[in-house]
Parts: sequence; structure tokens; C-alpha cells
Amino acid sequence: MSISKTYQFNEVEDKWYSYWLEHKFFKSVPDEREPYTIVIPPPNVTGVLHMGHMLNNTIQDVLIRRARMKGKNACWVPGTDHASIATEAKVVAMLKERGIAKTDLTREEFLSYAWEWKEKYGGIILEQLKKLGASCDWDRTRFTMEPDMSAAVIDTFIHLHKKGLIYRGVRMVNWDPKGLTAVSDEEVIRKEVNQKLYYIRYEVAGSEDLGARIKDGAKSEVEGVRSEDSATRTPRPATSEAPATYITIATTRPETIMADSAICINPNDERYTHLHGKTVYVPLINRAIPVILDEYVTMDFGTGCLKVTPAHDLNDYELGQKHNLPVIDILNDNGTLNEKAAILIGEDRFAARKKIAVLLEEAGALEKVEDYKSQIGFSERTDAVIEPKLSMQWFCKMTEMAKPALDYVLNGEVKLIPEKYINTYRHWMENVRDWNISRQLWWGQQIPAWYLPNGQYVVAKTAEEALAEAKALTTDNSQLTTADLRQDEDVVDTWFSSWLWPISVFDGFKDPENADINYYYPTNDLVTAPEILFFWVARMIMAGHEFKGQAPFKNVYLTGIVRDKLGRKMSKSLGNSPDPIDLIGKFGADGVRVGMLLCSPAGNDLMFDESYCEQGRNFANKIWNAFRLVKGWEVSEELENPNQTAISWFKNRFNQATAEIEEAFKDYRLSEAIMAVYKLVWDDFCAWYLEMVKPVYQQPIDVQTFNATIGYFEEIIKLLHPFMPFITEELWHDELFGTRTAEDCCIVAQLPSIEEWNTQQLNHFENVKQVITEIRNTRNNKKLSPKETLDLSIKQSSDVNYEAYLPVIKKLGNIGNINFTEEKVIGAVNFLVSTDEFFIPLSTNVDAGAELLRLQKEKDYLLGFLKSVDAKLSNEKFVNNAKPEVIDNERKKKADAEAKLKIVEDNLKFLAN
RNA sequence: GGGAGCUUAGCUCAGCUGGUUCAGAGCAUCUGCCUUACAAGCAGAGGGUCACUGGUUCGAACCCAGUAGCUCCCA
Repeated sequence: MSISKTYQFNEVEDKWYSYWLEHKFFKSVPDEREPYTIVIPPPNVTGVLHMGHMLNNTIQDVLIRRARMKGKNACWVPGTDHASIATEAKVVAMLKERGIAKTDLTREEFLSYAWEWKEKYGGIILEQLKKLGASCDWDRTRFTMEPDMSAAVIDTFIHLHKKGLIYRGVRMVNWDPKGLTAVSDEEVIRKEVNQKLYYIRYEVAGSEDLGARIKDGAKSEVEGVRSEDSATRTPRPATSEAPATYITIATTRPETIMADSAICINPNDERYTHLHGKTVYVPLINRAIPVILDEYVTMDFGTGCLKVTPAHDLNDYELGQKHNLPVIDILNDNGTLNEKAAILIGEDRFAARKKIAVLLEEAGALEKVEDYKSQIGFSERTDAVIEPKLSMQWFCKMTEMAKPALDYVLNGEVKLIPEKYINTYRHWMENVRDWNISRQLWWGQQIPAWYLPNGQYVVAKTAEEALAEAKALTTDNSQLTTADLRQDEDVVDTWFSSWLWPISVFDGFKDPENADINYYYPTNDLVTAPEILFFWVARMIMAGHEFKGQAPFKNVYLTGIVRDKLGRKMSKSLGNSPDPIDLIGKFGADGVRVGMLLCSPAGNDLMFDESYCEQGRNFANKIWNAFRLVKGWEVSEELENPNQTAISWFKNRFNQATAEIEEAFKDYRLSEAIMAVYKLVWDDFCAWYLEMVKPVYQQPIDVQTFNATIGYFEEIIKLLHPFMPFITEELWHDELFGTRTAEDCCIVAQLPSIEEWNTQQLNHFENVKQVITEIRNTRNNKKLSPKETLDLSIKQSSDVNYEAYLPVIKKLGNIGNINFTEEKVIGAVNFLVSTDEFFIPLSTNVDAGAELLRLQKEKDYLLGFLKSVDAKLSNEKFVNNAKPEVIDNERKKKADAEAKLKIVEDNLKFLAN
């Protein structure tokens, strides 16, 4: 039988995934074992698998598989998120293609299209995750908008409303004029954009004739004055002696001047003291607005005069509130100007901006235009420029809920990994603002608020319950029927459902004392992106506290952002993201998993490059070939075991590595864990152990060595499994490891326990390795063939047990005879390992000159080293202050160096003779 | 503007409470090998003023201050 020289992952991956599913290894039901639970951050139904998912889910799968192999009842709950804004946008787009406008549909009709869309595309990511090997309990797959989940959302709304934590209010919200909905601050992406700063002149009215101006508003007169002004005056700071007839403001949004309620100046600004108490006219529409004073205005920004537009800017809104200014909203929901604008009605805000600039110019009110850079908010979902807009929204009070949620993190009940995020978290939670939970959409849970004809509202689960509530409000409502009630059109924010996720996936609302929730909650680890630390993680903690009295998880592992090797965030628009499924096809799921982990230090962004996956694939191939080697061995019962030292060394090394890996996992340093396994397998097992025990070509191996090797190999496969589930399962079932029952699978094998190891043997072997390396080096330097056998003499002074390793040195160094000597061997190549001297006699002469140079260099180094050690030891302050073990160490270093120096000096003397 | 973080080899990163021959790992590079497990490999080697400048200390990649550059969050 011939086995392929390279590992053919495509022939095994699907096979084993199906096998695991068939045998229900991913399935979890509560039992007497300790649970280990992860709930997946539910991907959007609109999404397709991207590199962020790959990273995130690889980590979750590694954790869950490892827990399973530690005997825990491992449960990974998968599911998807309904993503109201994104999905609604997709459905609207789909309908548009079919020639259907959303506005032509009833809510019910629209939702049936949306469900149709969700059924068709909503499961793509979950299917793709299977390719990666994700061992989710698929029977538990949930969706945030399925009936039970939605019921939980509605109940939560009612509950919090009853507690007074949900209220209705007019607020400045981030309005998405394309999505036609409010979005949260977190869904707004700020980008630096090149803009223009428009300097606009507002005419100042004399306070005495203000009445007349407003009364007749004579346009011709105003224009007459202005044209005269612009012809004769140049802009300059006004003085009290010669009051200017206009003031200039700077704005990036000239199209909003029609919504101005005031001009604000800093009371300390001496340039403008003459304007105190004055009135000015908005250009083009000539509406009179007051000049107000507030220290909020920065004197040295722009002209120091600020136009105040309460309807269209958050800061202006607050300023307007403070000064009791009217709110003039000139924009429609879709971003076009409405009749309140008086001019340019129906124009889009950006078209209006261009046109108004022309109008202002023509009217002589435009002083100048400058280039200007500033941060602009864009909708994460639709990429439309966010419009600050006043609207009636539902809010959830946060201050009260944030307090305990902050405490969980501060007192360590919930650990953030890495810890640096605690700062960010605290900052957010201490400056938390109320959560706008309403969205002007249909796809989502409809807000359970019902409006009465008289404008009052009640919050209730059904129309019937709402009617009862309504009747209870006042006796006037006794004649009401459900037909008189109108349910709020809006839905709740998607996060208002996903904050319940860790509870609702176990039906913790529907059936609060059920076996699942009691067993699996709180979950163990949450793996997610730091971007959603606040609006998902923090809120889950709030909900966990509110409804379960317990945080929903113990550890939150925050992954970095996957960037390309130039450091750019991977995105569709840049086209710099590889298709994960293609990657899996190219390098195998195991290879890609290893690749992801190799470059993913916890919490730091990772500069992804395909070469990491290549490294992962090569690693799989290495494992495969180690298997091929062992598989090819013939076993002989007759033979003695010549490999006892190697066997015992590897046992120690294995135990040490297992402990290292365990430590790395404890701190969630997964890239270190995978590297530790990588080196154990590649260096220790393949390059050293197998090379030591491998019989010469076509010779059989003794039983003991064979069995030990098979045993080690199996343990290694287990260690590898969480990282590389497919190749390990494939090898596990090979007859090399004996016959197995159908249920005896690597996925449920128990990881090796950590055992003690003998440090001394490991240290001694490090010396032996060095000896072998030096021998190989000698060959390299002298251009000797590896096939040519050499002899070796050892002049030992250390306590290393070389005797036991002589067969190893002979085999790996291709040494013929070894002897121990008390004398230096003249004319031989020599090298030093620790304080032991080694000699290799060669037929050719040693190059004395080169040798002299080498020894001299060595001597210089040792002298320098000794000098620094002596400096420390003769320093009184060092001897007095340093810890005793540090001082001992220095003494040992000194002794060591002196011994070596003596050897080197002797050799130099020898060479001289 | 406010806050957080980062800067160590060509690349990606370790470096725990300052003290082992403390400057490390993987990849990449270079040299030599098609040595029947593996060229997706083997055996070796060379790469660093630990961003910069000061300070604390017997001793600093590590602690402190300042400077520069980068990133993120909030306004």
C-alpha cells in the first residue's frame, strides 16, 4: 500500500465532519459533568463568512474542543442575528429589483418577503462554519427573531417600561436618510472628509428699527443696503465706533441657514461687544434672529460667530434648549428640504448646499469659501451621511443598569482579555448615555406600545391587554375597542434582542427554571470583537444582571481586527480580503486554523497573510509524514530496545510542553499555545525523537520503542486536535493505533494529564544536542560529507551523563568511535560545550591560523564577560542590595567563565607549541 | 480637543515581580544537501543603538519624565 507523500486534506475533511455529526459528538445535554459553554456571537443573516468570523470561530472551536477533551460537557450554541437595518436594506433592494416599492406593501406583506429572504440566505454563514470544522451543537441553532426569542424581547420591553427604565422622548438622533431610520452612535462611522467652510454674512439690524423690518420685510430695501455694503466694505473686525452692518459666520452646512434660530458669540469676545442684544437677518430669507451670548463658542475658530441651528446639530440643540430658542426643522426624513426652508424646497441636502452657495454668492452674502477637513458620520449600514435629527424615540435608561455591569468587570467576576479593555469599558460605563432603542423599520420586534385616540399610550403584550390597560387609565376610555388602538410602527434596535442572547438561547425567559438555563448559565467564555464591547458585551452583562442576577459569562476574549499585511482593515470595498472558503480549499481547514492562530496575539490586530496558512498546511504535512515513517516500520520481537534514553527524554519533554500549553491556555495566549505544540511536534518529536529511534533503512524496530513511539504519537495527536481537528481524527483511526470502536474518536479523547518532568535530564539533553550540532557544524565547515564517519574524544568536567547518550551522538552525528580522555587531543578539531571539551581528529590538518583566531575571539569574549561579572561582585552596593540568589548566580557565572577561560587559554598554549 | 494603547531582527510577535551567557521565537533570507518519512523537506548560518532624549538604580528592553511616529475610542 502506498500512502501519499503529502497530506490530502480535501479527501478527509468532509468525511470526518459528517462522522462527528452522525455520532452526535457536538450535541450537549445537561448531565452530571461540569458544563463548559460558549454562545456564538450570532452573525448577521445578511452576511457571508469573512476573515473576522474565521478568526473568531476558530478560537471558539479550539476552546470548545479542548474543553470537550478535558471531560467537560461542552456546549457551543450557534445562531444568527436578524440585523434589522442591514436585512431590511437588503430586502428593500431585492424588492426594488423585482419592481416592488416598500411603500406599496403592507407591513405583513413586507415581512413575508423578508422572511422569505432570510430563509433563503440567512443560514449561509453557519453552513460555511462547518467547513472550518466548527463543532457547534447545531440542534440548538437559534435566530433572534424566532417566536420565543421575540417574545422575550417584548416581555423585556414591558418589564423595563414598568420599572420606569424605558421612556419616550424627543431627542436628537443619528438619522439615516437612506435607511430612513435612527441609528445608534455606535452604528455611525466617523470619517475625515474634505469639506468647504463657507463664510456667510448676516446683516445686522439696528435694534430701534427692528419692528419695522420684521413688519414689512422689504426685500428691496434689504438688498439695497447689502449691495451697497459689499461694494464699499471689506471684511474686518468691527469696532464700536463704526458698527458693521453685517457679521460673518463660518459653516460647513450653508443649506441649514434657513433653520437658524440665533447667532451665538462669546461674551468675552471684544470684537463683537457692539453686537450684544442685536438682531440679524438670515440671508436669502431675511428672517430675524437674535444674537445670543455663550461661552460655548470658541473665539478663535472660524470668525468667532456661530450660527445656531437647533434642529440640525446636536450641540446647537443643547445651546438652543439653554437659550430657549425655537426649533426649525427644514429637512424631510429622506434628506430633502421641506417647506419650512422657504427656498429650495424638495431639493436634496447636498444639492441644496451647492445651490445655496450660488444664491448666497449672487446675493453678495458669501464672503469666501475655504477648504476644510472634518469628521463626518456615515451610516454603518447604508453609508449615507448621518443627519442629526430631532424625533420622538424610545429610550432605555442606562445609568442605573450600567453601575452593576461595571462592577462585574471591575471586581473581576467578568474578566476581559486582554485587560487593557477594562479602561475603555470603565470609561464607557461611567459616561453612559441613554440607549435609543427604537428603529423606524419593520424587520424586527415591533414595539409593544399602543396609542389611544387621545394621544395617551399604554405598553402591553397584546392588543387585548393593551385595551385593558387603556381602560384602566381613565374612565373616559370605557368605550374603547382594540380597533381604536394603534400599535407603535417602529421596531426595537437589534441589540435590544441580542443583549438577551446568552439567556434566551436557553429559553431562560420562556421557562426561567428549565434544566438548560440552570445548567449552562452563566456561560464560560465569550469570544468577540472589541468594537462591540459596549453595545453588545456591556449590554449582555446588564441584561444578565437584571434578569438572572448573574453576569452571562466569566471571560470575554476580545480578538483583534484582521488586517492585510499593509495594516489595512480587510473590507469588501478594498478587495483585500481573501475568501475564507477559497483559503480552506487551498490550505485545508486545519492549515487555515493554524494560520489564523499563529498570527493572533490576544486583543491585538493581526496582520494576516496567506503565508501563515501555508505554514499551517506545511505543518499538517509534517505530521502526515511523521505518520508515514512510523507506519512503515516493521516490528521485531527479537530486538533489544536501544532507545531507552531517547524514550525517557521525550517523555520528560512532552510533560514539560503539556504544562507550557496549559499555561498558555490559562492566559488565553492561543498563538503561544499553538507555537508550543508546533515546536513539540516538529522539533522535539520529528527532528530529535524520531531521528534518534528510527531504525536504519529497511531494518525492523524493537517492540518497546515501537510501542512507546505509537503512544507518544497518539498523545501528540490529542494535543493537536483542538487546533487541527481533521488530520488528527484521520490519523486517530488508522490501524497503526489499533482497532477502535465507532465511538472511539479523537474529538472525545481525553487530553493527557500534566505530569512531572525531570529537568536535569532535559538540561543534559540540551548539552547533547549542542554536541551534535557542533559535530554537524564541523562537517559543514570542513566540507565533509554526512556519510563520512568521524571519531570523537570527550574530555569531560561537567556532570552531564554523556555515557547514556553515546548511541544518540553516534547516530545523529555519524560518529564511529567515541572515547573519553583526560588529555587534549593534539591536531584535532575541538569545540567546547559548557565546560566539556570535544575533539574530532581529522585526516586533514587543522588550520592553525583560523583556530588561533577563533580561540582568541573566545578568550576576549570571556575576559569581557568576566570583567562585567567581577564589576558587579566587587561593587559593595550590589552585594548589599541584590537578592542572595542573584549574587549566587553571579558567582556561578564567574566560576563557569573562569573554567572556560582556562580551557581556552590552555588550547591557545597548545596551539603555540 | 479629551482618553487609551503601541514602537524589540526584513515581517509577525514573546520578553511575567528590573538581575541566568538576556536581547528571544516563528516566518522570510543566505549557504550546503534530491541523506528512501517529508524539497510543503533536511543540516547549518547571518540579521537588532529594544523609536529618540534625559532621569531613577549597584544594575533598565522592563520603572519615571519629555520628544517623535502610529493606532483606536470619545467629543
